[in-house]
Amino acid sequence: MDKWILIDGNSIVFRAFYAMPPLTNSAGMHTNAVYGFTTMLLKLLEEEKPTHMLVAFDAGKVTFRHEGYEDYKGGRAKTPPELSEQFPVLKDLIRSFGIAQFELPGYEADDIIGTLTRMADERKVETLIVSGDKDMLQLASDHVTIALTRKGVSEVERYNPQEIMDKYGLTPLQIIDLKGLMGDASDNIPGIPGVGEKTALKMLHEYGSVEEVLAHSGELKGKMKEKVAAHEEDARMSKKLATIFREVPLDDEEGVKAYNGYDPAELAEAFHKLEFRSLMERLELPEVGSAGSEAAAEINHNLVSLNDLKTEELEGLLSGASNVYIEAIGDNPHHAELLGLAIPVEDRMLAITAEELLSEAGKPVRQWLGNPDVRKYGYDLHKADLTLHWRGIDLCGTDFDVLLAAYLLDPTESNQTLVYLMQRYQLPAIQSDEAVYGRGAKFRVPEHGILIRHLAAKANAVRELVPLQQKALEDTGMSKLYYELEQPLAIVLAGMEKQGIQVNAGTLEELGSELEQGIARCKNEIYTHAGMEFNIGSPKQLGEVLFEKLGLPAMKKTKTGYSTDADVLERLEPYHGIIPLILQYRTLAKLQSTYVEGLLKEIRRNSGMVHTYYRQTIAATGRLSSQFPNLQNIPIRLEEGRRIRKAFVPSEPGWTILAADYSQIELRVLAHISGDEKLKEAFIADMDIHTKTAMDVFGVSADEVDSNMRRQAKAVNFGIVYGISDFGLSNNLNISRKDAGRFIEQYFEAFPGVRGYMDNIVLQARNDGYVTTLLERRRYLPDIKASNFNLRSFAERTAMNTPIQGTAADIIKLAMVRMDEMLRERKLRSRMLLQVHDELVFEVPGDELELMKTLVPEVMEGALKLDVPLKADVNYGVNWYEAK
DNA sequence: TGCTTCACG
DNA sequence: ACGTACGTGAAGCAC
Repeated sequence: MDKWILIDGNSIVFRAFYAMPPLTNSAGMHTNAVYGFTTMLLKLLEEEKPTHMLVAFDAGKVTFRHEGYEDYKGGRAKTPPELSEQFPVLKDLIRSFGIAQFELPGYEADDIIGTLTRMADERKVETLIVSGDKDMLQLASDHVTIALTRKGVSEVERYNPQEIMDKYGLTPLQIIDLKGLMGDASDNIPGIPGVGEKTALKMLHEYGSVEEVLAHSGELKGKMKEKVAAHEEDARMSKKLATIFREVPLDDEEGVKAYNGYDPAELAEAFHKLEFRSLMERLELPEVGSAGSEAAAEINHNLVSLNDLKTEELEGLLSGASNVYIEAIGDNPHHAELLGLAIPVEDRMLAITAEELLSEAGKPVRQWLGNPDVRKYGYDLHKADLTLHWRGIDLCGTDFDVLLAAYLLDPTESNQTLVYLMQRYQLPAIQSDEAVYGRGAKFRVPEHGILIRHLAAKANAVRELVPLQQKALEDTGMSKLYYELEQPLAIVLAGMEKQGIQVNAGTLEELGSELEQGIARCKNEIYTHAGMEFNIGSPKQLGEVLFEKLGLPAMKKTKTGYSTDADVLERLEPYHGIIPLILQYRTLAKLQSTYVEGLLKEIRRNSGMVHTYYRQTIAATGRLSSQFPNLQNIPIRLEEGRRIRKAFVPSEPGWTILAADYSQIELRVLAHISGDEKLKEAFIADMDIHTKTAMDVFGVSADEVDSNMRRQAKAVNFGIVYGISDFGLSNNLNISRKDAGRFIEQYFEAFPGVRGYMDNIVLQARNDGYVTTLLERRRYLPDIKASNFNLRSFAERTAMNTPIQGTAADIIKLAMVRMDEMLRERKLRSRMLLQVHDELVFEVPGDELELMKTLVPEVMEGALKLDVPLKADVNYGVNWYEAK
């Protein structure tokens, strides 16, 4: 038994286009109508198992219907280009399915189908017509069923003559009369004005046809009578236009063709181009192309934009979203340009520009970003948060950040781009930012489609990387570190950065003019000593003056010439009066350029605030770094520079700057992780650790330790923390390598547990290939087995230093997260502003000062329980300088 | 852009 | 024999 299926191509394509959300492939081609059409086709093939199939299309704009009525289909909106571009694609796809298609100039799809169903009736072949057009019902017969699309495209309602009778009380042919009376706005068929479906049905039930209605118009009541009389001709013409022409001249071989199934390879190729990945899976089609090839690199998603979606559709889409990529261009997130964002949801990808995000239509997306209950996965959301903040958009609910995770998984890897991460996890490559945007002066935001696709590719990368990294964190024992420390900290940091710290420009300017005078004086005196003018800031020119013109002994060389660093100059001091002037000049010039001028440039003119950016993914040990400006290297050691700190003031009148710093945190950490009893005792007794070290290294009593001995012991302690070598210590203390070696030996005899730790940690690094902090932060040391002495030695010192510096970093990070919680819980107005590795800076209102003086050190000291107590000292004042 | 120098912990 | 202290960022110079 044959079974024919005849599809009204144009009708179904239009239905599909308006029923489906707007999708595009990664080349920017719209595919939604094709997709909808395809799902309908697949359903038909599966459920109906046709022996013959044909898709009919309208051909050309002018049909025979226009001959009698020029305005046929007039006033119809032009087919949107997003749809018309899909016709050739669809026709190709139908070919790939192995399904016949037909169109004939001058005729519409209905007429072709009408003609074919006439043939089907004659041959008594069971036939199904698929269309969205109710006109088709006129073709129903004992052998012909009409499937009309309902909601969407794949849901249909079937009509045979009986069902048409049940629903309308009409025979199939009376459907033509129905339209003759009603007309059809979409085809510009007039019908009788004022006659809708209800009236038309009533009339037809009464009189049976247009002709009979017109003949009995006199029996109608009131206005209807007039209208029918006035539009007799319209009604007749309308009926004619609505009648499907069933005598299209078709050759026999143009009839319905047998359907023999599709070639999987051919269909796979077509689906691949369209990026219908889910359909490929559904049909279990073969993969196209090989992994790693260009084909595999294509992104399988269907792009959606805002104006393609109704608000409810957008909200529905977002309700299932968790991944996001937000593009912010520029190194400084406080000034970065927001380009756009992409949010993948299942097989769709919402990708929008910053402009769209900020528009009215972007509101649901902004709400989604700001909803703390929606867990979000992204890439560098800390930066995104700041960039969005300055555009008035909140970003909340950050739960996983690919960049932050990549940092924990390998903190020494400087390349943490998505491009690199995709490669590292052997996922399909994505385009580099440089390829899309250009670099430096060549930077350009590309045209919309290219930008959107790049954002989409990155959002897709995020989605693919998240589960892999989550597993990797689990496997390396860093999940807790991630979720309980680093991720919460990122949010705390962003808060501190948004808050900023008040910097008094006037104070800096005053200091600047003082410095200027000092610099001018130095300059003149230096020129006098040198007997010539030159650029003191040029190490090359300075080297020539000192070592050639003045004939001073060159102590060190750099790659490019003489070294003129402070270490060299200090040793040259006895030889020439120019040296202290150069040192002084350097100090003043540094203060002027970096701290006065540099800082002034960073003060926001309207608010007087400075907003630094803490980078959480830079330092290999787990420390933070600070940029734009760096507020972790504001001078303190020399009084001249320390005065810079006077410019750092509270942002509210009557408030106080409060600074708390850990005392000897790294040596306390060393005491804990080495387990050295003597070192632990020293801290438990809260001794001055450098004096204690001097006593043990020099074998003297406390009151015999002079300032020089303490200074040297302090250097030894530093050396221990850094991973000591006799060379390093000898250099630092300006003593012989032998003497330095003796100090070290003495130290290890006094603190044998420390020696044990140092030996052990190096062995451990050699065994595992990495070292860890107390919180399981990891740092890989591939050079630990290097044959190159330098590389190996460096790795060994790093093995000794990283657990110490890194654990100290863990501790203050814990304290920051706890402190942030504490301020919220207690609803305090005090604000945490800065972190400087072992120090936290707050601004505190007067009525909270007493509380904060005890609360801050309590939280800091209680951040992590060690075998030795942690100690934090608190100071406060009207500015950062006074908080000493 | 790389190098040197120097500010901090 | 080798030959650096550990971790950062910013500025200015020279190429």
